[in-house]
Formats: sequence, C-alpha cells, structure tokens
Amino acid sequence: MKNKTLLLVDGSSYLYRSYYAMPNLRNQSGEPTGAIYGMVKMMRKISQEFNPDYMVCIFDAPGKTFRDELYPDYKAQRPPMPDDLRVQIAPIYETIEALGWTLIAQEGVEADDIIATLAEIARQNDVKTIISTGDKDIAQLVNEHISLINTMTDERLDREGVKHKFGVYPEQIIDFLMLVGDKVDNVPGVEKVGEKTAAKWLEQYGSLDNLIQQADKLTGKIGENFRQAIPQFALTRQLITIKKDCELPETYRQFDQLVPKAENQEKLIELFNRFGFKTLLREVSGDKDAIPTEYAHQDTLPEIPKEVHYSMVTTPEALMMCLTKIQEADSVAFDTETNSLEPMKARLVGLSLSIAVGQAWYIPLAHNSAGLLDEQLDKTQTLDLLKPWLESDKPQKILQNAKFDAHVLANEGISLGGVKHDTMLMAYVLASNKKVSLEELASRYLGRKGLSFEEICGKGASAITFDQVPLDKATQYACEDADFTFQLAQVLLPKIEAYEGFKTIYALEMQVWPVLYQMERVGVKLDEQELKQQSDDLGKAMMALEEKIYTLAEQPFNINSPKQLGEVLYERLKLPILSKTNSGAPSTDEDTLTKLAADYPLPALILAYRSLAKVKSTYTDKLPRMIFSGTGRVHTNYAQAAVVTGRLSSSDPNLQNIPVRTEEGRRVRKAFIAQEGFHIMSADYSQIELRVMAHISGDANLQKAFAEGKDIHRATAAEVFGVNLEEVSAEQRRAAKVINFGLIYGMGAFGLASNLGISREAAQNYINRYFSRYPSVAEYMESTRSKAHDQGYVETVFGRRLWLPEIQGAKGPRKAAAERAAINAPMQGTAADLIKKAMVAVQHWLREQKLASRMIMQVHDELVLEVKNEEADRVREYLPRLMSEVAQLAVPLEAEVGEGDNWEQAH
DNA sequence: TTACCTGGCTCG
DNA sequence: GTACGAGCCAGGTAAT
Repeated sequence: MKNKTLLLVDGSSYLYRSYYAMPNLRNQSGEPTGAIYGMVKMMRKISQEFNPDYMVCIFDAPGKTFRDELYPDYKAQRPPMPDDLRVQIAPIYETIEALGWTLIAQEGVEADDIIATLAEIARQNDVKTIISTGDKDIAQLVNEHISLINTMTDERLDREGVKHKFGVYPEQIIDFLMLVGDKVDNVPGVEKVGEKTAAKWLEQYGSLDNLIQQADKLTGKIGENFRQAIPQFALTRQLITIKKDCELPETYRQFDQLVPKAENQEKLIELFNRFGFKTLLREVSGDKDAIPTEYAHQDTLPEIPKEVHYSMVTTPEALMMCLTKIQEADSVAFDTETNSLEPMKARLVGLSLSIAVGQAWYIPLAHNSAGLLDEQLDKTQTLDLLKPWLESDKPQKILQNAKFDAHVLANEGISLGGVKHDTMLMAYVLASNKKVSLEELASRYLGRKGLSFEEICGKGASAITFDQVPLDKATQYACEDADFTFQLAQVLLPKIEAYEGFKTIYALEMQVWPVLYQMERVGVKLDEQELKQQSDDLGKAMMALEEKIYTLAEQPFNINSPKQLGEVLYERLKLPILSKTNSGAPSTDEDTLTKLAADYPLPALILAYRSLAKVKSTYTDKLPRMIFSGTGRVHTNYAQAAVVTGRLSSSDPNLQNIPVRTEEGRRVRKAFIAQEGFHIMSADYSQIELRVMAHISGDANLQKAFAEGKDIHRATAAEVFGVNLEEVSAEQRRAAKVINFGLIYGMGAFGLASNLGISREAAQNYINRYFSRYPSVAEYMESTRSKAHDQGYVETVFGRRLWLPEIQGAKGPRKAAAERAAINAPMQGTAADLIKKAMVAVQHWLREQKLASRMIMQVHDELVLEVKNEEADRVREYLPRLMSEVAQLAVPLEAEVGEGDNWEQAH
C-alpha cells in the first residue's frame, strides 16, 4: 500500500514571497490585497498539485520564542513587517481556512519547529512528508520520509538534492549553517567562511565536531577566525537546530483532523468580493459574469430586488399609465436610446424611465426592423404627449450624462428641463481618476452587470444601430439603464453629501453642463474657403519639400513613416542615433531631429515637412469635413468627466489644440470666424496656474510680484540671477520662464537641464536659487508630496479631490510620476475650477442681460465668444471682470481681452 | 478588410 | 527614468 502524504506549508515564508512578488493590488476600498491574492494562488496550486492526504499551513505567531530568550539579538536585524503586509494577515488566515487548510500559528515556537514536530509525528506513523518553504534551515530535516520543495523553482529536494544544492547532506546542514551563519536571522557564523568553504571543510572532516578537534590544522587568517568562533558554537547550534518535539494540541497530533476540507464556497465568495478578486470570484461562484462589489460586505448595499419589473410601453393605455406614474413620482431616472452617438445627429429611438428600484418602462418609438413599426406607439404623437413632462421642472429628473440626452431631445424639438442629478458627474466628482460609464458605475457601486451595448449592437464596422435591436433585447437594455441610473443616484448622493468639497464641486459641475451644452449646440463658424486655400498652399509647400528630401535621401520614401524615415536617416545616411523610442527603434522625433539638424541638412527639412503635414491633415483638411450640414458650423464635444484634474477636454473635433505657436499653424485660426453681424472676442487668464501656485503656497515674495503687476518671468529671472529687473536679459527671462513652467509640472534638475541645454549642476543651482527666493513654494511642493502620500489624494482650492493611487502603491519611476502629478494637480485643477466658475458667471450674465452674444469655445484658460457687434462694448467691459471676480485669491486674477474678425486676430 | 498599437505632434 | 494634462493622425501589423 502506498504511503499517505502530509503536505506542510511554511505560511510565513509564502507570505513574504507573495507580498514582494505581487504588484500592489488594492480592493475597491483601497486596502492592500496583493499578498492575499498571491497566497490564494499559491495555496490552491500546491494543494492541487500534490493532492495530499493531510495538509497544514503553519505561520510564525507574533511574540517571543525560546530562541529570543537564548539570544536577545536573534532576528534583531530583521526590519519590521511592512504595514501593507501586516493588515493582510488576518484576511489571509480567514481565506486559507476557507480554502480547506488546517492552520497553525502557535506562540513561543517558530513555524519551523512546528513543521519539524509534525514531520516527526508523520514519520512515526509511516506518513511521507513534503515541506514547502523558502527557508534553507529546513533542509536539516530531509531524510527518506521528508522532502522539500521550493515553489519558486519547483525543485524537489531529497537527500541527494540537498547535497547537490548546498554541497552537504541534510544531517550536516546544522554544522553547515553554524559555519556560514544566517544574516537574515542575525545568527553569527565564522568570519570569511561562506558556503563553499563550509562545504569543503565538512566534506573533508565529516562534521563540525571533528573539525573542532583538528582546529589547529586550519591555517591562515581563516583558521584563526574559526578558532575564535568555537566558543559561540554552543549557542548557535541551539539557535539553528529545529525542535522536533514541540508541545502541540492533541487535535494536531491526530492526522485525521488534518485531512483537507472542501472549499467553503460561501465564505470564499464573501472574501473574494471583499478583496475585489474578479477572476477568483467567478471561478469559485461558477457565475462567469460575477463582479466584486464594494458593498457586498456593507449593509448600505441597495437592496437588489429578487426580480425586476421591466416593461415595454406599446399601447396608449400603458403610455397613459406610465405618464401618470412619472408625473406623480418624486424623482424619475430616465435615459434616451438613439441611432447615433453623435450628439447633433442622434435621433431618438426610444425612452426608458424608472421611478423605483428594479422597475422601469421602455417606450420604443423608432425601431426599424420589419414589422415592428406597427407594434410601437407613433413617435410624433407620443413625444407630443411627453413633451410637457420632459420640459417641466417637476418632478426632478436623474440622468447619466444629461448633456447628451439634452442634445438628443433638442434634435426632436424638446428642451429638456428639471435635471436634478447627473450620476456621471457625481461619479466624476467622487473619483475623477476612474471611469464613469454607466456600465462601469453599475459594476463598481451596484455590483450589477447588465446587457452591454456591445453585446446587443456589436462593435466596429459590423455594429448595428439601436433602432435595429429587437424589442425584447432593447427593452432589457434600456430599462437597465434607467434602473441603474435611479439606483446609482441613491448610492452616490449620500457620498457626495458626506463631504463639503464634493457638494461644492458637484454643484459647480451641475451648473457647468448646461453651459457646455449651449456652447456645443451653438457651434463655431468656419471659413471653408480659407481652409481650402490653406490646404492647397500647404500641399504645394509639401511637394517642394518632398522633392528636396528625396534628393538628399537619394531615394523616395514615405516621410510620414517613422520606420522608413529611420531607415533612411540611420541606415542609409548613417546619421548618429541620439535616442531611441520605447520599443527600441531609433527615434525620429522633434527633439532628436533638431539636434541632428545642427550637423546635417536632411533633418531640418523633415521637421519642416512634418509640421506642414500635421497642420494639413489634422486641421485644414479635417475641420471642413467636420462641419455639420444642419447648421453649417462645427460642434465640438466637451467631455466634462474625462480629465482627472477637473479640466474639460474637447473632441470631434478637438478645438483645444488648434495651432498657435508657429506662423503657418496660427493661420488656421483665421478660419475661425463669426456669423454676419458678430465678431470674435477672446479673453484669457494671465498666468493662471502660477497665480494659483502663489495663492496655495502662500509665498509672500511671489504674491508680491503678482500684486505689483510685474512680468512674472522677468521678476523670477531677477530673483534667480540676482540682477535688477531692468537688467534681466532676454536669455535670462527665457530661462526663468522654463523654470516657472517646470515647477508647475514638478520638473527636476534633469528636465530643466535638458530643456535649457545646460549642465545638470547648473540646472540644480537655478532650482536651489529659485527655492531660496521663494521658500514657501519649496515647502508647498514638499507638503503636497507628503499629503498626497498620506491620504492618497490632493485637493484644489475649492475642494475638488484628485486621487493618486499610484503614489501609495507603485514604486520607482511610477511613484515619482505620481508625485509630480500630485504637485501639478492642485494648480491645474484649481485653474479648471476657476474657469468653470467663470463660464457659469458669463453665461448667467449674458442671459440676464438678454444678449445675443454667446460663448463658443473654452481652451483651459481662455474663453472665446461670438459677440454681436452692437454688444461689443458691454461684453468687452464685463467679460474680463466676470473672469477676474469669480474668486478672491491672495493674488489678483487678470484676464486679457482681444477682438477681431477671426480667432487669430482676437487671440 | 478592420482593429489596435506606436510614434509623433498639436494645445494649455 | 527623468515635466503635468489632454486628442488625433498616419503607418504598420495582427486579427478576421
């Protein structure tokens, strides 16, 4: 009969190994889970691999052991356990037991001693033992009944294996370790004796005792060291020898108590939910769509109804009933389904509404599949009926991204009213670093996964539009949207209200979205002729450059291809490779080509060609194609919940990166014009982020410079270079400007040096001088760093919270990057708050004054308006004033206004 | 043929 | 490794 096997795992050794091997995982509440995850993986793997008859996982218990009594310095060098690991221990114990293991952690003895004792009991019962550990001390236990495995390398050590690995047999391991010592446990060995010498001696003399008897045969310094170490051997032998006769509770001596138990499925589901282990949760629950939820262990989880009531509204009676209900309700979540994601083009396909958790109606209006038209209510009549409700202020409506639905309804001639809450904006205010799609939020906050848009419509070229979706699927999907939105508002609102900063910023965002909606809706007029002309000019200039480039390259090639260009420059022409891309290819970026241009003719031509090609493809060719035929203007989309710092972003087309720095680029702005009877007015904040820095840091010197209305870069130059304001050279001012901007971004000496083309020492010198002149700025940088590190987030002046999970988790370059982001975020974010406030103020003023002038663009620190000619005087006076007065900071806010027929002139 | 990634460049 | 935050284009290649 085959011997039974006992599997013993050194839990403490596993613990450290999985902690350091795993990335810094965190669950939804930010608690570290990496070590837990690693442990689960390792424990499951090993038990499956060996399928033992008995298994035990043994941990070192906290507290002193007999070895500490013997030798106070025992393990004294060991650094304390990291806090991130310590907090994972209790959960790990829970999980290991739920996985079916017997777990032992006994005070007064070490895991090794328990392991040895159990192995000894096993031997007496003719049970084979397999020990898994990373600790080499255990090798002393190996014999024909006991073998070791190292899970890292999967190597299995029997008697010969130990000999192979350490050069000595298991029974010699104690002697071996006494000679070598153990740095980790702070057990001294013999000076200058390493593994090689120890093995050689033991090979030669058999045992340490023999060696001691013939100690005088050992020559040289090393022999002297050995003779000196002899008195300590009595102690170190006790420290190194593992006890095989620990007192163990009787239950552990009965091996039938150590039989693996079945996994406790219920418990594991609870634990994996709490830890946020999606894959493991799915595996253990057998639910392939299961998603860990933040609320699985909290009683605040909104009650998920056992069954949902989603119904389709297709008869006049059902519609009347639905209408009555939504009129009487306190609050209604609702959502539109459309045939397009382009806000100006999307047409309404259906409406979904929810007034209670788990309940929703879907009113299909324009599903197009054959035969369906008869099954739906008439779109025009139904919308006429619903229009008063949609436009009414009451009851309060809850939407996910109301701006989009407002566009869709506007496309149907309906002006959406009564939007009380927007779950997307709530989620964004709570955690701008995370995704805010409804799908994502449902999963994160509700633990729900509904039909995904992709599941029912497909994606890419083969995607169908929502009006092609069969009614049953459409109803399910649309009702979930409304239902989830309703539930999310219930979950998120208390979180918003729990903190004053969230309330303030959420209130601001709720005021901002209608402003953005208006700007998007109005759009921007473009001079198509002008753009066409520029495209033609650019095309000709590019042709000319192309010819010269091919001549110098001695062959035609695709200049737009970095790959081909690299081949030409570095292989054919053998130019020196100054830098490489992330993937290791020689780089051809602007920085590199500019440097090469000093010595070779081709790179300059490439740069010229590139900048023309960029302007043509991205702007002069593309913008005219973005003009919406319905209005003859371009309608960008401002993403309000996209940028972590609180800024807006603009897309389709992006109007926030229209060229301005180069002459040929700036020409594009000539094409941004106003309608008849209007012109363009632009107002931009002057040095807003530096002013914010002066405010937040409280630096008196910097604040003084702003208060006196100084040219800030010149003032900085005077301070850093120690000259009078009037004596600052152009070069010094330029350097100061780079320093000023660099500081906002958390730049170091290296960056400054490469930017200014000076040595690192010189750059460091500049920075030091800057900080000595503006000491509070230095303090601010440091306190931001440490605050971000302690709490995991930073805040803007107005309480917008910006999370930086990487600053606590990651290490090395990623952590450094997170620290720079932490320094920058309050400045960029506060500036974003300010201009948002300004936009709201300007919009209100324009409306209150009943002016026809309107905001048409926002470019982070600039507002662009299309101003009616007759209103220009008033707007010119009030616009900068409104912008300056949105907040009282420790420094004045200044806004500069420009005007003209086009944006180029106005800027 | 389409989908995704890389390298590069535009803005504040 | 090395300055923050974005969006978009062309080329190239992997997947279909």
